Amino acid sequence: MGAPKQKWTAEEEAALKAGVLKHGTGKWRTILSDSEFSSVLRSRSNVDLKDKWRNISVTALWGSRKKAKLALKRTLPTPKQDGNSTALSIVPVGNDEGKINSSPPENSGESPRYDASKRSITSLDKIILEAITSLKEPRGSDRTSIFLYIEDNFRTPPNMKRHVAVRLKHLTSIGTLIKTKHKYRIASGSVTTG
Amino acid sequence: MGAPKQKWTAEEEAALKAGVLKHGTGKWRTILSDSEFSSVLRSRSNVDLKDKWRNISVTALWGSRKKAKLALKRTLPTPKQDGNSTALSIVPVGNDEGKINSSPPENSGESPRYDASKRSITSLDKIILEAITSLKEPRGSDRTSIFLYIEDNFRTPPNMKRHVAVRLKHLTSIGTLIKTKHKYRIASGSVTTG
DNA sequence: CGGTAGGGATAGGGTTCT
DNA sequence: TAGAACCCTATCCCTACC
Repeated sequence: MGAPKQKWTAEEEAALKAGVLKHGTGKWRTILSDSEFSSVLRSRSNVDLKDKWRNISVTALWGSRKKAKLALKRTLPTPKQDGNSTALSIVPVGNDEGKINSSPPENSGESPRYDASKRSITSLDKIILEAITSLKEPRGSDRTSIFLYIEDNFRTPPNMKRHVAVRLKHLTSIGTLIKTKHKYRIASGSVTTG
Repeated sequence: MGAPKQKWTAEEEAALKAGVLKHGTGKWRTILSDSEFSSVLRSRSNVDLKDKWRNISVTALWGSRKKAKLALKRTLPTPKQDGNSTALSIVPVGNDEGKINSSPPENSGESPRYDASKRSITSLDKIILEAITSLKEPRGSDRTSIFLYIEDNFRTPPNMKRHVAVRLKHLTSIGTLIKTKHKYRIASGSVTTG
């Protein structure tokens, strides 16, 4: 499947760092809602931000065997006004070096430059789109709803094989499918999902 | 001096396969905790299981995702359930019970519920059509191909949740979906390639 | 109920050994 | 050169706790 594991781009990381500088650590939802970062971080959740920050902090404190546990606690609670300099001592704003972080020079704006990650839409993707469509929620559906829908409607039962056979026979009988020499094809005029 | 590379025994490998069959891939810790396998696999970690499974899959690769489509067009070996060949069908096809979909979702979600009164069958038809469409075989696809396609794309329930999450993020990242406050909606003009 | 901190599991790239 | 076993850690998930 496409991309299990959404690797953080340099741009997203920069946005996160800027967000922490502006709002402080632990204000993940706030950062996410800030229009200054929301577009770049639109595919990330508040928890993602927290996790990424933890990870950044760990690698930033490289040299001492401190662990992630300290990293988060070390950071500033929520700078109301003070410490712009304080932040520096703790926040991994420090620029990376010796890291394989090569931001494409041609991009400085925030245009969706999703490299070759496009690919064709997988089957599961279509199901997802169908789920969202079927749920018909005006503001869209959340992950739980989508999952529940799929779980209830598309879950593969243990004896799926048998059921597939039964359904194939049925679909053939009602003319949706045409069977020829053990091969099934969709009768013209039939509609698939989506 | 360390561990001289502990080679996997046939027994361990069998236990791993059985474990995957029972719990699905990606449930390494669960497999390890299962008393049915814990004794045999007692010297292995969850990461070991994952690594071993990867190694197995790499060479066995007949029922695996990536190549599924290619493989399918090449007359696939009717999935036999021996246990001697190298991990092919990962899907819990094993049991034959006359029951369908007794899913005990670990959720009692909230969020605008849709009416979950129509159970699988109707939706299974959609999947079937989906499979046939996706397989794009000029003369149609046979039952085995269809079934394997479905298995391959919707594998085991335990992983479904994760897969959905991953795909949601991906779809969001490429602009097909738009995420707002944990809600996903379809961007106008989304594609639906086959 | 929504958000955060933390613990811990998984995925995938790398490395070492054979 | 390849494959198997193992290591590293970014990312993701679950749960307790406000």
